[in-house]
Amino acid sequence: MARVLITSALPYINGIKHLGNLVGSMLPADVYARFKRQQGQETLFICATDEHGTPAELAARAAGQDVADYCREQYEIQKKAGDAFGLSFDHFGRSSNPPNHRLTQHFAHVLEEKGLIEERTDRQVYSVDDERFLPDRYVEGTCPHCGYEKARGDQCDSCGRLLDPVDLIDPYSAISGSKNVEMRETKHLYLLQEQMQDRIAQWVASKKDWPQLTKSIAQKWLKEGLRDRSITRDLKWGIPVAYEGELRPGFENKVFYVWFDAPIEYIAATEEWSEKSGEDWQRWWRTDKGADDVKYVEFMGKDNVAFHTVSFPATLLGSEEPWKTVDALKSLNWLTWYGGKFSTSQNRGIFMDQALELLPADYWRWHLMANAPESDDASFTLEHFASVVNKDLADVLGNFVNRITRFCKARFGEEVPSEGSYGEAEAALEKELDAKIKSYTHNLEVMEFRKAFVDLRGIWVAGNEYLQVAAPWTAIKEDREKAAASVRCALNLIVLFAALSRPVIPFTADKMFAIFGLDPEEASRWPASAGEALSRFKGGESFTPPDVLFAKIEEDQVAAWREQFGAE
RNA sequence: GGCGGGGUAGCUCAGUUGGUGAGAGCGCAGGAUUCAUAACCCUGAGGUCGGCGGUUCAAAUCCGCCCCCCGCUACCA
Repeated sequence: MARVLITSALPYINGIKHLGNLVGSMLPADVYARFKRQQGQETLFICATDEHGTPAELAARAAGQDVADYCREQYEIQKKAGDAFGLSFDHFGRSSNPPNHRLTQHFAHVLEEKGLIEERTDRQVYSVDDERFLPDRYVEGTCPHCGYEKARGDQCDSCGRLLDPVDLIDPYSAISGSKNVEMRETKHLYLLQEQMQDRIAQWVASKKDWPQLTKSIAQKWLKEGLRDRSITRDLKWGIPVAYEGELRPGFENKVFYVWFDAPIEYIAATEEWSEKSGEDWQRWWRTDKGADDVKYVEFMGKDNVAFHTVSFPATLLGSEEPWKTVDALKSLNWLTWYGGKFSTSQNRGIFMDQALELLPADYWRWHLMANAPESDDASFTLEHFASVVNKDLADVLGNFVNRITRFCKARFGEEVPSEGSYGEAEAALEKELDAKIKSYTHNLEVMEFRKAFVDLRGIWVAGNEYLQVAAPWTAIKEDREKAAASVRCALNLIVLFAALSRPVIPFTADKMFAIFGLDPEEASRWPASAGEALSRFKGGESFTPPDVLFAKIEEDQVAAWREQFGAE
């Protein structure tokens, strides 16, 4: 079976991520990685922080910190939050680590050897007081079209027109407010993507099974024609323009553009992983070193698609070296907070660390994945969240586990009953489960997460329906053996549910295995058939009824959170 | 402005190679049940499928025009 390489878009270093960022790439990638591992497929799941660029420098300055220190702290915060959410990265790296420096410089060098890089001189806004060049977004001024006084250099938020910084009347630095700005010449390296148009177009055309959203974004860029792109910036924090330690003359105060080095970190993070684990990273990334056998799946938000379908492939293909390129690609839309944007500065929305202070990770994981923004932007509301958690997790799944373990304990003791044998009801259940598991597995395989979790919920419901039909609490009055068989069947269902649910609610799944003292790694192997799963326990196995798996969310909690997190 | 995505029950969403009475979950109403977290299970009510026009025996689905929401537009990442 092919090996699977999974990457999640790299979260930017600047601050803890919100629920929208989480469900936009890291969480669906985790669910898929867990699913693949449970299927027994050799899986490598890689992520990292994306640490370079202007926002990191400015945030560090605002915090009164050295950039490197700031990034180190932020990295630890993000890593901790990811761990707490159960994100099962094989490695969570940093784009500022040495392997990415080496590799980025390697790519720039090879691309230049292939004649795909040249120096060009740009004119750009320079802020004398800030002592830095300003990206278009960091220049503000009066819009020449509508007179709005806080138009940005790239676009006017008032009239929506696209602008060039030189168009602005009375421009000033958005960083300091200083009007002491001027145009200055600056030299940069350009990646000659125009020359690669055909190669990229051909490569994109060969990707038959990309989702519609992905394909249309890639094709749009190609249709407009690829443009040569500057891959360096006038910044201090980043990967210096140097090859084998030699700074490039004229580029002493420049670094590579964050979007050039960030995707390279997918590879470099794998190298970091190999340093840690002693494994060979090249067999995952070099088709001449075994990576032909790899299926590479990328997860990202829709804003990232062009960079992953065009820019990063241009780097890889342009090198003419045998690098592995993406096979399947899952892009998600945005999760909004009550229809608007999540915002740190305006205290709108819930961030990863805050979420876990309110409730355990699985509550969030389930709701986010079952309502993932796949076809369109989706709105997160606390009311919807509470309703989904209470109904799906507490009433359907949690209650199922609770009712049957308590019933068994009361009537048969803390041991799986061995009497009786399965009959018609169990045969019907098995048949129904086989069909549902097949559909669920397929939907996970093709990464249709909303559909997959409709299936999973349906599987849980089938458990409750079965109990309703089997009604051991009635049967036991006249036919103890029949009651025993159905209790045994229901207890087996708990283990089956745990295995199937583990990709999305891993913490709870492991609690469910723990009821029976099962080893999660063994017990969570993807079930071959419902029949096999239902015959795991023959009787005599001891168990411990668990505490309630999911507490319900109360209305007054929702009200308090609305207040706290700026719901509208 | 250009491009892309979306507009289907009160809410969140499925549903297009055009075709049996337009679906699910939540919410709501009724019923059944008592093992269970006032939970589970069954039944039901509820929709001019954004608007107008067209093609067709037949349109949520195809075509045209229009309205609304979101995103991207290559120096934010």
